[in-house]
Amino acid sequence: MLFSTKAEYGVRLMIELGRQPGSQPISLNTVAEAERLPLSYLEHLVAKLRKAGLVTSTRGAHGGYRLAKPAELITMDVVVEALEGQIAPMECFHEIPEGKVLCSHEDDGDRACSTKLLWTRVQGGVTKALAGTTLAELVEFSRRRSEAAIVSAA
Amino acid sequence: MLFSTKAEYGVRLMIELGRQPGSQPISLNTVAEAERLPLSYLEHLVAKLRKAGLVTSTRGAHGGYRLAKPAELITMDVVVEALEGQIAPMECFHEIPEGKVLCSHEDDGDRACSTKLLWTRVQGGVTKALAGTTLAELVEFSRRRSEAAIVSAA
DNA sequence: ACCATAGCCGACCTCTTCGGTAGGATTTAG
DNA sequence: CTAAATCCTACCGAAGAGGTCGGCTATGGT
Repeated sequence: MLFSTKAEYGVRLMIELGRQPGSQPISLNTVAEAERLPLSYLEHLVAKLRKAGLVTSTRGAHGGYRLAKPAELITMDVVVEALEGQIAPMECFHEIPEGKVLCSHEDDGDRACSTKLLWTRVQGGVTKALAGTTLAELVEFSRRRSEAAIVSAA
Repeated sequence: MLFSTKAEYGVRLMIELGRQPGSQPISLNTVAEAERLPLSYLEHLVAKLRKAGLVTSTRGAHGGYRLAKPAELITMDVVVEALEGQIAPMECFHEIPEGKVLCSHEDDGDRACSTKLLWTRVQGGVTKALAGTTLAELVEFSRRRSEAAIVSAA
């Protein structure tokens, strides 16, 4: 598996926040019940999202979470990276600001990192897919699915 | 990390086999020394490659491994899948023959798998990158790198 | 015949991560 | 004051990663 359930649950959480129209915060408990996920585990995940500046929280009664900015401006590479840590196909693969990659055993001699070409392509494929998807798209997608479910039930 | 060192080491092993011009088998020990990898660990990896029909082995003295078919016909999705197991972005994501994907909690009600759109795109990006790269390309790439190293040392 | 060289196979071991639980402290609305 | 919520730290069992080890089997060279 490329990603763990951290990404899955975390993205579901973000979508749930995005579905909410108003600007009043919604509690984790609500999300946990809607998605049937363990509350105390979600707490850990939402903490990462908060530290990454993707959600804001209000404490106390009637508190909860909401998106820190409109869903159209949230791309999924940022979300997944906040949840899973840096996205690289391989341990030795570090990202440097300017879109370049560095392999940590670059200097191991002549035949080191003949795999670099491959991992660079994979990295590109993943980040392109993630960065090319906004939270708004997923919210929209989920709305269509739930409408379809209602129609088919009628 | 998307992949473990199993993929890294295994691909390096395949490249090393691809670099060999003749059709005589080369021993794992040779590969292990060339790539500075633990021999006994490589044994486990090469077993997976053999079971996947990517390499053939000859036992006994002067035995070893060689590619089961020309490097041009070996695409990296098959190699990586042999080493890492099925490639899916998420636990609940199973591949079915006809290029379709199935999410295992498809039937969990209306808001299940709103993430499907995202993981489908990621899956597509990865497999496209892997399937679009042949072993021959990587062998060629590694040859150019070692030539460059020789030149710069001169 | 008998080594040395190789592939083959299964058991084991340590360390980290995953997925989750538990308990408590703090903040805030009513 | 209290219920509802976020926040924080610690812990825990299971699984996988990344090996190691010992022993078996097959084969070529002498």
